[in-house]
Amino acid sequence: MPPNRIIVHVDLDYFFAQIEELENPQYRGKPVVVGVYSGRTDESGAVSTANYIARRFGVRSGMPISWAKRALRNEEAVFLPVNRERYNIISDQIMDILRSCGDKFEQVSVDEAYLDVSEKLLGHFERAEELGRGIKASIGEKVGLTCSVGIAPNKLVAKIAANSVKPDGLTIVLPDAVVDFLRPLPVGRLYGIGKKTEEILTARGLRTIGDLADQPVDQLSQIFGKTLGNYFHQSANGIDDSEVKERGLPKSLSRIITLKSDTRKMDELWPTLEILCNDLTQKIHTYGIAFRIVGIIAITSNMSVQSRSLSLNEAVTDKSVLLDSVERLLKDYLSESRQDLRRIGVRISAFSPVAVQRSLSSFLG
DNA sequence: GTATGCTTTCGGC
DNA sequence: TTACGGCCGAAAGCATAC
Repeated sequence: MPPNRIIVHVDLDYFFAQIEELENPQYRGKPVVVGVYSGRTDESGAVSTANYIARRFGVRSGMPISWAKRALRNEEAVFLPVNRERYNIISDQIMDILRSCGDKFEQVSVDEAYLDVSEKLLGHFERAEELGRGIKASIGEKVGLTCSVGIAPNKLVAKIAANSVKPDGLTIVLPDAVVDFLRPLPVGRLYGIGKKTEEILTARGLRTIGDLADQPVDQLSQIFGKTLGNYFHQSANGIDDSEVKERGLPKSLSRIITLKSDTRKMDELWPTLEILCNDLTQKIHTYGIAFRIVGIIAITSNMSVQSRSLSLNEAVTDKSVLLDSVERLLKDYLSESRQDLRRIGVRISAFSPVAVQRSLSSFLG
């Protein structure tokens, strides 16, 4: 058994926009903004990713495209629609490279992954820099993209390390340096600490991870319960034993769409919902899974987001059950709300694998 | 008092 | 100030179970 675990976090830099730069060299040196266009008006939509040149002008993920256009009105900026199929192909190529770089591999999202290289490096952190450079060089040579890499004794610290220097960063946090690395950072950088928890901590004068680490574990347990209290205490002290593990089934699948015009009429919403349900049933068949929870997501004219969901008694694959559930949820929702909807979505979750079934005829045959 | 499960909301990219 | 996608997993809030 190696003396240390060595965990790598790889994060592709401004992924969508970087792919566009790679495939269209004439964009390089210009601000590049990739976004989702809803089709309502020419500019209606939101920014997915922007390159660092665009970010210098204040462009951010999630920003309305019209804002980004205004921020870049005096620049020769490039605005592009997302091409998810294309990005997924590149992502698969990169993930195949990364999978071969370590003993264990875990893809977190389209542009992020963890590697466990403990065995490969025999626990020797002295070889971490060479390995990190090697990973970056492989992706650079085979795909042409840059990434930011963090290497540390666990997933928690590796991810924070990768995020601390970007783009094109390589940050190594040795086991002895973990505590000093974490201490000055705000508590919100820890996994599991969101806005609410951060508020509770700040109210008690606990602003940095160091403040949290110095807190007696019993006191944290008193505030958050034993499980969370222990967990926060461990995280703040740089302790994380979670394993790098290839992910299985997705936890949820959803489809959401912006309506051509706002409405709260069932007969105007229904054709759209049927399309969303069709897409989802197709997806679950390709995954070979059944769902037990069905939900709808409604975004009203004033952009407020609401959702409703229900649990079925058992996991199913039927489109008819999905449609019936969605109909019931939407009717209930509409009876409670008077606002028109701008966007509407369907979400399914609580999956279980469907046993591969042989049809009766093939069984008999 | 804590764990678990269900539902809704949040937040990252 | 402007005005706005489509996903996903995690966080949060609550009720009930242990």
